[in-house]
This record gives sequence, structure tokens and C-alpha cells, in this order.
Amino acid sequence: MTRKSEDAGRSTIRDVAARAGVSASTVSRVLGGVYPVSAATRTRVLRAVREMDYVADARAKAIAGAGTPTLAFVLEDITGPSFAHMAQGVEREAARLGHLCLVCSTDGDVRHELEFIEMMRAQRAAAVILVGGTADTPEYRERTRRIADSLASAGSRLVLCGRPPLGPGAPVTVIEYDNEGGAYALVAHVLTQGHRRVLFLGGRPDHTTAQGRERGYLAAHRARGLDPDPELLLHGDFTRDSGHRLMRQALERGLEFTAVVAATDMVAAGALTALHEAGLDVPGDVSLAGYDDIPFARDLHPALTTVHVPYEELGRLAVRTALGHTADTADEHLLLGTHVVVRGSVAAVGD
Amino acid sequence: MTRKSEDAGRSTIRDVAARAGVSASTVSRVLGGVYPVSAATRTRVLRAVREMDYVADARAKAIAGAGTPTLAFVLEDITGPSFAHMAQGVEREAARLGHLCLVCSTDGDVRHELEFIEMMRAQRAAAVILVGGTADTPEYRERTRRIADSLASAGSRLVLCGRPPLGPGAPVTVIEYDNEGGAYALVAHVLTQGHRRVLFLGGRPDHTTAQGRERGYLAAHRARGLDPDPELLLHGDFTRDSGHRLMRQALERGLEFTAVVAATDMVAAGALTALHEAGLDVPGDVSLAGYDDIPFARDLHPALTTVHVPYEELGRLAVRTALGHTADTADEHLLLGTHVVVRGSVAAVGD
DNA sequence: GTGAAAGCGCTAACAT
DNA sequence: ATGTTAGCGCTTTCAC
Repeated sequence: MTRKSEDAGRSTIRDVAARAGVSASTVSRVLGGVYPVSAATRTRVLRAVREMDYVADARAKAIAGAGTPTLAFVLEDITGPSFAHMAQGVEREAARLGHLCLVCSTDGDVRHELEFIEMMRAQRAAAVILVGGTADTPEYRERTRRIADSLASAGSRLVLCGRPPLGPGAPVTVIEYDNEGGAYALVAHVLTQGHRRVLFLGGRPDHTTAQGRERGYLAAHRARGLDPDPELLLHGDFTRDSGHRLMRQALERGLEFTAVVAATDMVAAGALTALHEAGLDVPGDVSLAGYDDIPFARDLHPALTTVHVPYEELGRLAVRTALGHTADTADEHLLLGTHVVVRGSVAAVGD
Repeated sequence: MTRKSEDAGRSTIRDVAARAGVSASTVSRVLGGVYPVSAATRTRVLRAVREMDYVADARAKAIAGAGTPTLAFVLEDITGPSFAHMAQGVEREAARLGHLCLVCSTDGDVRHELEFIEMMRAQRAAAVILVGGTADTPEYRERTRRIADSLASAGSRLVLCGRPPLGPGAPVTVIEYDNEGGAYALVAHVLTQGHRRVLFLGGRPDHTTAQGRERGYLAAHRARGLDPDPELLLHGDFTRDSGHRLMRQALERGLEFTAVVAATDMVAAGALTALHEAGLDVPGDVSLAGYDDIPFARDLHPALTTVHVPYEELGRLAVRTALGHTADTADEHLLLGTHVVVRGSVAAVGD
């Protein structure tokens, strides 16, 4: 009776077989698909299945060789709009390809990340997609390299999405969107409007995505023989609150600038509010630009000039390439382009 | 050799046992935890594990009785900010409780939803959390009821989050946030400012969340003996684009109103832009309010008056209650409160 | 303290 | 077309 109550309803393939008066293999065959089974038997089995509301245990199937492949998606923060769009891409493509999709946000905590990856290895995930920048330290490379190897040797693959590559020969796929190029184009646009002191609201200084965008900012200046004032380079994170705080501080410190470029649309949103709170008009008094082109960017006032990144497509691409390669494909590197979207938040200086 | 190449690296517990010169059971024991094993053996086993980079197959564990429990989270669109926050809550709480967390977005497609739930049943998920409103039809209740039953009889539990309950006796947990109450309070606030013609930018007419908010809008009017003009009740969906489109149409049709209440902050954002495009000032010419209190609401200009919903907490609560109940707990109903956040987008009429 | 054996729920040869 | 027999990789009695 103990057994009965705690296993209630959990019928096995043998229970079904018994009720249909056939063997377990027969049940497996009719459920499995195209194996020849007599119409009469099939009907009886199907009826038994329905009556018992039977669903085969996916774990048992998996271990026996059949089974739905799983794919893991690890990100820092599902709450960031750009990540959410990528997650959507991953999720959709995974579904389309008949894969299950585990999602984990790590809150930027390397320990969480490691734990989760270990779990995915235990799940025998077909691929794990790591997304978002990190600190590109030697430890990072070594650690990630080890992960890539053990994933590869277990028959699955690591995909780095918007993450620094590991150096040659590592069994990973890396897909990057061009942070430096996008920022370069954006800042070039701002400089073209005549701005000469442009404040940069960056992310964490050791974060590769932030670094790429910062490099673009610098490069765009240098390309015109300009040398941006180091004071104009601020660091925070990619949140709205960070943008708000940084902007307020810049204003309080009396920094001089005619334009501000934020590392992220979210940061730009916070900055915009701080600007408004200070009674400044955008773009009348100061111009503002963001990065990511999240849907909301159009609803800021003025609508935000920004860099479009094809996040959903990125996600889809990540799973497609992840699944399209065998374990021993060596490293492979894709770079997705971005383009600037001009809206109303950047004006010519002096206008 | 075929075998060798395709199974490379996939070492089993037996391989480890062989290398350590012990039996599989012993390996299982040292890995398992607290079973008495001699220090020497343990060391040798652990070394073998490390050398072979062995990770036990989670599916096999699961089927053998041990194993990490899994929890599934099904939502319409991971891209909606409020859902993303809920997902974060779910994900964090699941991680804290040592559960794996599958996420699926259905794009509002019932077929996807059904398929996914079936998969979760196959995975023997400990709980599946369904989130977001739907059309509350008899079919919905019957279908969901059936799902709840079969989940329950398989030892797991269905949680409905922001979804209509199923009627008495169904083995589900339902957690709702008070859509009607929130909208009531919000609209009451607007009416208190003297507005008498307030446009409502709603969601799909058959969507329960949308309906709840709409009911609140109506009730707030009636409570003051007002009878809102049916023309002022518009329907769309919960996206930014819907808000933009609806608002533009309302303006084109020459509808008269002094305030607009949107079913969602996203909708409000789109509406705000449409208002601006029409040269209208908010709240000078027309007042505007939203619903959800997403972080971005503060960065709209003017900052959006809205209703705060504790989405992350909702997610955490969902997993906590889901996991805290046995399969045969009958239906249980929680209602979370909300409160209005007054910011600058609603002004007294005539100001 | 450790090994042998049985079994979890399923599939896949191998027989008929 | 269908049943029997082995596994899959692990845990868990049950012996010793």
C-alpha cells in the first residue's frame, strides 16, 4: 500500500503492456513510430495508453539511447532586455529543432556558472551556450578551455556568445557581435555632428563587452586625430540605475561635455532621466546615444540613437551552429555585424 | 574503434571503478556522500574521478532514484519585462532549492504549451508553473484540469500563476496578482484628479489579465457613479507596438479624453510616443498611466505613474508553494496585492 | 568496508 | 508481427 500511494499513476511501459495483453517491446514499438505492428495490436495498445494516461519516462529513454536532446543556455541576467531577446532566439530555435532548453542565470557569479555547467555536463547536454562578456583573465581562458574540452570529450559542444575566444585549437564555437565596430560607427556619427567632448558611460572595466565598446569609442576619436579626455570615461555596469548614478555624478562634478554615449540603452535610459532631472534638454543641451536598440529605445524622449544588435538572430545562430558541429570541430569564429540607428537624441553641436 | 571514437570521454562509473581498482558500488558510495568508506579507498576513487574527469550521468541517477529534481516554467514571451522578472524569481528560487529549471516560451500558442507540458510530464518534472493569462473558456478549464490531474497522479504539481483558477477540487496551486484591484486603485487615482473621459488601452478582450484590469477600470468608474463611454475602451495586446498603434488610431478618430490608462507599461510607452508624435504634452495635455512598474517606467518622460506588481517575488513564491505541497493537496489560492506608484504622468485635469 | 546482484524504465538486437 | 533477452549507467539491498 505504501508503494501504491506513492507511485500512484506512475505507470510504466510494462503496465501498459499488461493491460493491452502484449509485451513491453510491442508497446515501445507502437509508441516509437514506424516499426511494423498489426493494426489490431496498435489499436489496443493505444487504447491502453490513453486509458492509463501513460507518458514514457524521458530519462529512461535518454539513457537507453533514444530521447530528446537537451541544450543549455547560461546567461548573466535574464532581465536584461538584450539577453531576453537572445534567450528567445535560443528557445525558439531549440524548440524548432526538437531540443529541450535549460536556462540558467548566474547573476554574474562565476561559481554559479561553473556549477550550472557541471550540471549540464551531467545531463549530457548536446550543447551549452555561454552568453555575455566576462573578465578575460588567464584564469578565465584556462577554466573555460577545460570546460570546452570536457564538454567536447563528452560529445557535446561549448558555444561562446559575445564572449572572448579562447585562443586557437579550443573545441568551441564563438559568435561575437561587433562591439568595437558598432561603438566606432556610433561615436563617429556623434563626432561628425561636431561634438568634441563626449562622455562615455561604460560598463565594468574588466568586462569584455564593455571593453569592446570602449575601444570603439577611443578608436573613433583617434581616427580623427582626437584624444578624448580620460576624465570623460566613466565606469559602472549595464543597468539603468548605473546610468542614472553615473550621469548624476558627472553633472555634480561639473564635467564638461556636449554629448554622452552610453554602453547600453538601459544605461542611456537612466542617464536621460538624470539629465532631465538636472533640467537639461536632450538633444538641445546635450546629445545622447545608447547601444543595443532595445524596443524601448524608441519610446524614450527623444527617441534614442543607438546601435542595433540582432540579438534574437544571434540566439538562433548560436543553437544552429552548436548543433551543426561534431565534437571535434576545432574553434570556429563568427562575427556578426551591427549598424547604427539614427533617431532624435543626437543633434549637431550648437544647434 | 567505432565505439571508441563515438564514446570518447564518456566514462562510466565502471570505468572509474576499474581504474581505482574497486567496484562500481564503491565508487557510487564515495560519490554519494556519507556512506562509510575507508579513507584510502576514497582517496583512490577520488583521484580516478579527477583524472578521468568523470561526471555521473544525471539521467541514469534520476532513473535509479537519486537525481536532481526538475521544475518547468512555461510563459508566453520571455521578452516581456514583467515575465522576465518572474522568470528570474523562479530561476533563483529553483537554484536555491537545488532544482533544475526548464524554461519554455510558447508565443501564446496553445499547441506549443500543450506539447511542452507533455514533455515536462515525460521528464517527471516536480512541478510545472504556467504563467500569464489566457482565454478562460470551458475548453481551457477542462484541458488544464486534465493536465493538473495527470501531473498530480504522476506525483508532480501544476501551478497557475496569474491564470484563472479551475474551479474547486482541482489539484493546482493558483497564485494571482490582483489585476482588478490594482487597476481599480489606479483609475480611482486618475478620476480623483478630475478626469472624466479616460481612454483605456486594453489587451486582448478574451485574455484574463486584460479582463481583470479592464474590470478594475470599469469598477472604479461605477464606484463614483460614472459610466465610461464604451468608445474609450480599446483592445490590442500587451506590446509597445500595440500601444503605439492604438493611441494613434484614437487620435485619428478624434476621440476625446483627458487621460489614458494603458493595460501595461509597455503599452503606455508606445502610447506616450504616439502622443508626443501628435505634438501633445504629457501630462499637460493628457495624463497617462501604465501597469506593471517595470524599471523602465521611471525613464519615460514624464516618469510613468503605474501599478507595482511584485513579479520576482511572485516567481519565488510560485516555486516555493509548488514544491511545498504533496500531490494530493487540493486547490489552493493565493492573491498578491499590488500598489500604485505615483510619478509624474498623471496631472489634475485643467492644470 | 566492500563486492555481487538486482532493478529503475526504456530500447534494441535477436529470435521466432 | 511479436516476444525474449540484453543492456543503458546508476543506486541499493544483501551478503561477506
